[in-house]
Amino acid sequence: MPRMSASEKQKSHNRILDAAARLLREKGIGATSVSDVMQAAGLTHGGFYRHFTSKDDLVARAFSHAVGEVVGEMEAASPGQERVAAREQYIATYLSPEHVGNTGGGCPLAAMGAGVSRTKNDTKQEGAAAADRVAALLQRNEDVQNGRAVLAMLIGTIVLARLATTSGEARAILQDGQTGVNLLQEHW
Amino acid sequence: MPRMSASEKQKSHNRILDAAARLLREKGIGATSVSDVMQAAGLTHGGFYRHFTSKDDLVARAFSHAVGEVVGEMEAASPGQERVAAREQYIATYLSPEHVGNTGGGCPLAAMGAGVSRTKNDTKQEGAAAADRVAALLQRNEDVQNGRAVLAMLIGTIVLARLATTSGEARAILQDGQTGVNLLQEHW
DNA sequence: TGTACATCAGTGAACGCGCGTTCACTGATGTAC
DNA sequence: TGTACATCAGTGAACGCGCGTTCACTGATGTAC
Repeated sequence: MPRMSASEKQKSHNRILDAAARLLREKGIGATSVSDVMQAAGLTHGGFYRHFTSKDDLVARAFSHAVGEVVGEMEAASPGQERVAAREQYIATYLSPEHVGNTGGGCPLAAMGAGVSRTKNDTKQEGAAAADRVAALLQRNEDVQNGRAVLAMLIGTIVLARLATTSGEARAILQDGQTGVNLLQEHW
Repeated sequence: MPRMSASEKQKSHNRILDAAARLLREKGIGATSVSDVMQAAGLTHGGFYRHFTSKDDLVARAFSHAVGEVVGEMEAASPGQERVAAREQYIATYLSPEHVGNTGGGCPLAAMGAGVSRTKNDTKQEGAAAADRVAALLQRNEDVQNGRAVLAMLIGTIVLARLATTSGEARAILQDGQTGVNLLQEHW
């Protein structure tokens, strides 16, 4: 059956990244094995090292991949009114019960931010870059500081909502987060 | 050498919990082994099961232990002016560069909140209870919702600050968090 | 208070297991002429 | 365009290793009389 063409390899590469981005957020770095990821990508574990030099390498690239996925379409919005609307939409989606339940497809910073901050420097830098990127999208009046404060509010709210044991509690926490974000935008 | 007296066992138990609370926050759940914890407590791994039924059991109890450690002294403050001062002090300490560097001794929710939300229900409930406990301490005018929003802000800010690659960036993020918290307290 | 005995905290070897990583192999792909 | 050959994506067995957990053992502790 081997060998696959270059374009097939690219497809495999993307499937591995998609699977890793989902599993790492869902189960965490330590609980996600290389075999898990390769199986989810429809491959066997042996081929992994044709794509990545190590599991650490995969974690860094899958994290970036997840960030790109999540903010990509919003980043495409042009400046002005459209961007404001996109930002409000992003925040509303972020603070939704669906996001709380969808760990594997949600914000990488909320799901594995603490985990990434424990990794070696090159992976950690990806995390810092991701945070800057999202904060830039959230800022009002070109004020990065406001963007960072809003992002902190969003991340903390999702972390807390995911700890809630009932969906009612989770919804209450999301509501408090939304109130907080509104305040940060109106009174900054 | 064995057997130790009942009071010696209690001391061992506390040393294990202290070590686990520190290591779990510092290295994460997956990267902390039972042997690591026992060694840090000055014991060998074999005795572990005289104290806990499993590693999961340890994680749940060490998490509660860490929460108690961190909020205990503040909770002791009586209502009124003293409590307000204690709260402001708690927030200032929380949003300090020392807290960013001291993962092992810092807020358990910021260090392992996302990790705890992935564990089975009984451990997760400890997390929810911890969040309620801290939120109650942070609230203004008996408003739990405000307390939850402030807590979300604190957690998100520390997660972001720990991703920063320079201490200058970290300090800027902490400052933005402090500004945000002030806003949440003044305009809620 | 002293004696005989059951308990059990802590030790260190051992268990099965899954991890990250390596490797010999296959055969379609890509390339040189 | 056709042929000969090097490349390399993917497979599946194998590697050493550390994990969580179990267990036989030791001997001081706690208890019954």
